[in-house]
Amino acid sequence: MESKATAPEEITGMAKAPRTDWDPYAGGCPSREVLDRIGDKWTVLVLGELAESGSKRYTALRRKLDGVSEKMLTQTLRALERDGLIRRTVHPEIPPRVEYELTALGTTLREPLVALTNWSTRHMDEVLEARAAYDREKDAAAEG
Amino acid sequence: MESKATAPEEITGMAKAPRTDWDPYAGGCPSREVLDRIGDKWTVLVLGELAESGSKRYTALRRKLDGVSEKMLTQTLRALERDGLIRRTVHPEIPPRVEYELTALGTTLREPLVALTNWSTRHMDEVLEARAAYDREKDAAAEG
DNA sequence: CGGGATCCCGTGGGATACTG
DNA sequence: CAGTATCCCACGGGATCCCG
Repeated sequence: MESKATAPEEITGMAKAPRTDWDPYAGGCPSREVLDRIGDKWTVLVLGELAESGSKRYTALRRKLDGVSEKMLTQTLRALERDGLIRRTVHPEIPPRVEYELTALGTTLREPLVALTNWSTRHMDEVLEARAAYDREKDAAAEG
Repeated sequence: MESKATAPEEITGMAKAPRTDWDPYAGGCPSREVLDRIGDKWTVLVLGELAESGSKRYTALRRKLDGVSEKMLTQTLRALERDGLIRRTVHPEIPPRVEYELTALGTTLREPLVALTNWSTRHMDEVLEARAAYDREKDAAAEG
């Protein structure tokens, strides 16, 4: 599970320049990795929730994200922490308490992400309708 | 916008109202599906490319999206077409020519998506640095 | 040229059980 | 409470061949 296999250095030395021209369309480009990470099942929801609530505990997140397993929540949180998007704070108490919140970097992701979730709720009706229309046409073609 | 799809009743009754309060945090909510779709490996890149270029042929898309297989490109395009985000136009010629472009609905997705890809390229350096720092710490802890 | 149909493998991710 | 450790299956997704 622990592999630093694709160290950035080996990717054509891209990571040396201070200002770079990352191209997500190019295979192996780290900026594509970021899109992929955002793409995984829980990342957007975790970030969205932390953006809204400011700070949240592990269990509270688990309750909020309907259907997430402990494994996936932990895994997602770790990945986000590693990427510098969230901060994990352990309070040495009994019982233990762990708080998660966005970092400054993570906060910069807030706008695009909120825009995205807003889009998904705002245009859901149209998407649903488009699907129904597409399926109707397809079914009609299948019978003719 | 004023479209009330007749379909969504089967979804646990949460879709009764025309103006709905889709909640991506709730399991089984269609708006979560949309986030999931955006999350798959090629969707964002396809939409981004069509947004930039206006219209593109199958093969041109294939060349642009480094590493995509025919199967995945086709599959992604079909899904996007079904969701009403892109339009597929077949020109009855020999050899065949097929053009893809954003629909009006798809265009509304452009802003949030562009914002997202911009973020990924703009903050790549910081993410990479955060990763390196995280790994260094972890390694140090492992040796002590 | 623009796909559809198959085959097949890696891994994303859920269920369950255990620990500090 | 907040995780880690396994097991295991479904499916995402690549490779290959074929077809109008």
